[in-house]
Amino acid sequence: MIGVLVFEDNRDFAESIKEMLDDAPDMELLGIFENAKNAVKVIKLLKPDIILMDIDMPVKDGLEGLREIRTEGLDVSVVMQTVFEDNERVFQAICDGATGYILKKTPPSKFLDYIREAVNGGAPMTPSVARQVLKLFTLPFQHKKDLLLLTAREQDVLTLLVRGFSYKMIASDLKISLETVRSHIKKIYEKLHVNSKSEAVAKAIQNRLT
Amino acid sequence: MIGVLVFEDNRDFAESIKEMLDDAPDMELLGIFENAKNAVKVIKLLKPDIILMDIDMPVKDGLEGLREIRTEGLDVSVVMQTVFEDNERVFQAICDGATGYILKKTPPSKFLDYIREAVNGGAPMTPSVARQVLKLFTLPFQHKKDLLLLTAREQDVLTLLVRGFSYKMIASDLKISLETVRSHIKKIYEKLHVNSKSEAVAKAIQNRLT
DNA sequence: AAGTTTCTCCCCCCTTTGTGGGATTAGAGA
DNA sequence: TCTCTAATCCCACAAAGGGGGGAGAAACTT
Repeated sequence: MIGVLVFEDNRDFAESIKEMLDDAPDMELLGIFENAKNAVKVIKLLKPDIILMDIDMPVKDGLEGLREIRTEGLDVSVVMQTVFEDNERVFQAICDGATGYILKKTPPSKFLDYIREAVNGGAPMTPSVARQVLKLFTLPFQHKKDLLLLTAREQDVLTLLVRGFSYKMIASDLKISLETVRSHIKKIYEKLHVNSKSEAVAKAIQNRLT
Repeated sequence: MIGVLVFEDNRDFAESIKEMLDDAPDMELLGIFENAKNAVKVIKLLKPDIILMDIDMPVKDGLEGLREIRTEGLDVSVVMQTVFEDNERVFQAICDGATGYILKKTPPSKFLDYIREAVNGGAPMTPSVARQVLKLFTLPFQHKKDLLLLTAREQDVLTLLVRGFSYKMIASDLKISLETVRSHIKKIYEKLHVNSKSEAVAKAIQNRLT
């Protein structure tokens, strides 16, 4: 039996969730709350297997609720729900450890599947949301060209820079002289269009050059 | 009509894909190849709407194929297929711009849905893969505590450090003296357990402290 | 064979950064 | 009220970094 806890301020929507869960023999609705205010306490009390969390709620919204749940160290599955699929909130929810992210326009037929999926260790997402998520990852290929410009040795050096090595440490690690390190770094700066170690590190990490 | 191009070395699997596509009235199989060797040429010739790309193939595997496709600037949908769901390759595929990522154990009933989803701008993923993807995002919450330790002003300074500002630039940007900047940075280094600008920048970016 | 790139090393000069102390003021909390 | 913290500023010294130049050997292109 899957224990489901719901945070949803819209009465109609809450009602339809309730009906769906009532019709599912393997699910039990543990409660519905209209905002995330006492989410942590309620969760500790009712120990749900999964939480459906609306993002748009008055007083305390779903993102705040999620953040508190994770800050408390609770590792319950939390599937976010919203009518919008704006990048910013998807990103935020995912960074805060959402288990899944589904849009409210999800057809009821798939709704229960998503819940079961989440409970079984999956990460249900509406396809359009999934696409957004992937976009967050995919870097413009143009930037990767920067990396291609670097010679093998330069890449070695950059990698160590990113790890926080000093020139001296790099020299001894690569068994080359300090001056050689300096030469490589000069070239790297030219190619990445930066002029300090921290800029190079920032660019390398942000463009996953390493 | 959806034009589908398949790269798959396993004869049996290729055959079953062929049968599925033949049975689908809205899909047309444009061809099956046993490795990604001439992928770019073939794609330019046949102009498929979607590509099913096996990852594990001899001679030239799917990840290499995908990379070449993106390097060429082709923005066709490419759905990766594999029996394994190991983190490394999922990550690689996504970074290289895969449209979706499905496991071969996907039931045939869902298979066609996934293809249609991809063509319609979605990003089909087997739930377990989706979970992996989310994990790549979710940072250990412990690290976020580092940020909480920083005072508002320290965060200001860190943000500018990440943008590649020098001490002087930070000072003039925040309209405080160079010495104050130095003080803040000392504290930041203490709290982040680092002792150079580039380490601080690396840590800030990697833990999304900004 | 001649040219180009890569990797290696060297010099000088100056700026920036890191670290060790301080000190003062304003505000928050006990 | 007293204490603590955050935020501001100061000094001095040493270490690290950045920019300019040059140069030789090896490998790879043409």
